Amino acid sequence: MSVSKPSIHDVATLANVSKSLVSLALMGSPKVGEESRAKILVAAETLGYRKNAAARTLAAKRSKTIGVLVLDLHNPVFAEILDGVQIEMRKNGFTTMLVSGGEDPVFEQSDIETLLQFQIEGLILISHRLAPERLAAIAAEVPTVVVTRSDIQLPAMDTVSNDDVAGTGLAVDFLVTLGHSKIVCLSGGENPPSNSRVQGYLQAMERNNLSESAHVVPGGLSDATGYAAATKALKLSPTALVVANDFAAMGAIAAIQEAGLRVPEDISVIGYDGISIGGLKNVNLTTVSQPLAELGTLAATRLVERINNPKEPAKQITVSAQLLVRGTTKEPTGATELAN
Amino acid sequence: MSVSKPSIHDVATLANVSKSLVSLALMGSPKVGEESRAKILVAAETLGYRKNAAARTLAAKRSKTIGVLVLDLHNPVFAEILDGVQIEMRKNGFTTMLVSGGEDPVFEQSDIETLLQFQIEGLILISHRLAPERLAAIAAEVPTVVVTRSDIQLPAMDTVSNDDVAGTGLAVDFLVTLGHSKIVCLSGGENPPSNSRVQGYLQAMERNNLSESAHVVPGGLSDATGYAAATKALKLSPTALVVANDFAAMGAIAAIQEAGLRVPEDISVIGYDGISIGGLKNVNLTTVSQPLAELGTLAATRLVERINNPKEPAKQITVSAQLLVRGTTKEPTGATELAN
DNA sequence: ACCTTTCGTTGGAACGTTCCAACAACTATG
DNA sequence: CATAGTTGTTGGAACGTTCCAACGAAAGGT
Repeated sequence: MSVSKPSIHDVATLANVSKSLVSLALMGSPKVGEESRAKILVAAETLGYRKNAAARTLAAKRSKTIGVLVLDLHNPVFAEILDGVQIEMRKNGFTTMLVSGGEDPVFEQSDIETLLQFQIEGLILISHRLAPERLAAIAAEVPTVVVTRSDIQLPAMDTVSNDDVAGTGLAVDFLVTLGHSKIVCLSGGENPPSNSRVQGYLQAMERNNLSESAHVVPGGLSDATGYAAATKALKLSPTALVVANDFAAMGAIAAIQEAGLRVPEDISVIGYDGISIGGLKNVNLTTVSQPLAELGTLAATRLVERINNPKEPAKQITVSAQLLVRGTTKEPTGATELAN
Repeated sequence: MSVSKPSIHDVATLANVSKSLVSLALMGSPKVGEESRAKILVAAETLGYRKNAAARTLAAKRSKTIGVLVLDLHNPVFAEILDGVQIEMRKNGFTTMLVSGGEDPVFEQSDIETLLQFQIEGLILISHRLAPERLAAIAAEVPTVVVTRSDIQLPAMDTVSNDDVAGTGLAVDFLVTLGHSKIVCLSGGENPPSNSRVQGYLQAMERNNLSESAHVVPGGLSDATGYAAATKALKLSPTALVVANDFAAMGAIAAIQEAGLRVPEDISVIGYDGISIGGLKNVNLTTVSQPLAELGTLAATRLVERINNPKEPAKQITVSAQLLVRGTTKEPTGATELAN
């Protein structure tokens, strides 16, 4: 008869009960009698009834939905973090709305605006390019967890990240153990996580009494910028490169090979992140690997806690990164002779 | 005074107009007088008013939102198609809700269920693993466009895809031109797009009078399955491999190199899709490249058309793939001597 | 001076839920 | 036998919008 979708009311009349009882039954309330529950379920099924989330959100004054912004869907790092988030959110009965601003702060801002219009109860930012004051405004409106960045800390905002300084230190220490001393760092450009990684490099070099041979070559987070930075770095004739992330490291390796040198025989290369492509047999990249899915899971559980208990103070969670030794690192040529 | 968010009503009282006029003004109606419009905008701004999408959807009986399901967020192919979709949808004033079932039909089904609860006006499936009857049920409820698969055709469902048969033919023809004849195909497993690519291989081999030397080795769409398939294929001592997709091709190259052979000097390799990692200088994969962003744009424009004009019949749109010759293909050793 | 049109504005119904106070029909308690 | 719970059910208000019919005021036509 009616052309439009069946409502809870239609189900009620078919099952000969009130709409209130239908609502109760569909929400799984234990107060509903067995008989009525069965009738209602059958009626809903035969009508092909489906809940209207908009009406639900409006009436219940909560959406059971959280928003996730990812920096860039092309970089697999974020997909892997997202996996953790999704799994945890499903478990907790939340719907996840996913958006990506593609590294553009303007799009990021408007995407978040859209999420807020949908009455999201919490927000996870898997990295971002937002200005600190914008971020503060957002965190003031909705419980927010930032993954992968720990530079901005606000009382109302949690962060979940690895220790970039320590992680890069791992890479440097390992290279030193192998016998390297001419270790050059390719930076990831002017953004907070990259700056921390450079810091970690500098501190580790100092700790190993290699401050005088420390060199940072400005680069970026993409394959192309890694390639360019490595080309410059080769003039310093390093025996090892510590690169801002895995993507850039792959670019760096291309530059080394094009210059007629071999990896790792002539130059060792270490990346950062531990993306799965790095494990491909013909890439086989040594890297500082973050527990990506775990970062996502932690962020999600943290957000759910904050949603359920808003007065709880924010936390700064740090996970530790691990050195994943694969095929792009080796003792420098002649290292055994030089070793004391 | 009130703790909760400001509503349209609060804006109305502050601006001394009716809530109806506020609604009109915020929707950009031309019927609103200049003076009132200014007052309303100011009031909304000072209150920090934000539209409630749930209420809007409920009252307007349309959500201005579409849903997108992607097969797998880890595979960059899908991110690149998604770019095209997002751009086009933003242009048309639609919000995009993104979900991914991670290649699991059960998750896919429940994710789509969630999207439908949010009253989406249309659905784009960037590949999927749904059973035909489930797909039919979905397409009957909401305008649906399937990208990347053209095997299932329904009167109410559009498809946007490349011609896998022709695309793979391009690869084979090119290899034949170079002088190859021992060309082996690594399949992508038992799914419709992969089957079409195998078809394309077989037809092209026949067309080039090479039917007797045609061999299909069963494989998959991941690096690991590509590696395994290539290992088996090497026993056939091929001079060229046509692989189901770029990921698997990267695995195949690893297998070839591990066997002590060189790419392309000993064996040429061609992938499929044209993902951006394939362009990395140290991968440099020859591939059959699909216009990925364009696939997304086409799907989006098509969906908007269908939403605005539901009685319009469904279309099957095909775009053509292009051979992208990079560094993993070369004449077989001795080809010049053998040429007629 | 009167009727008609246009312009800007308004109150109220509707959208499909959830939530609450109320209630009838039993069951247990003293 | 009356009172107090308990169990299952109900109607109606509320949520924040959009949309519609209606309206007063100003402007135009005769």
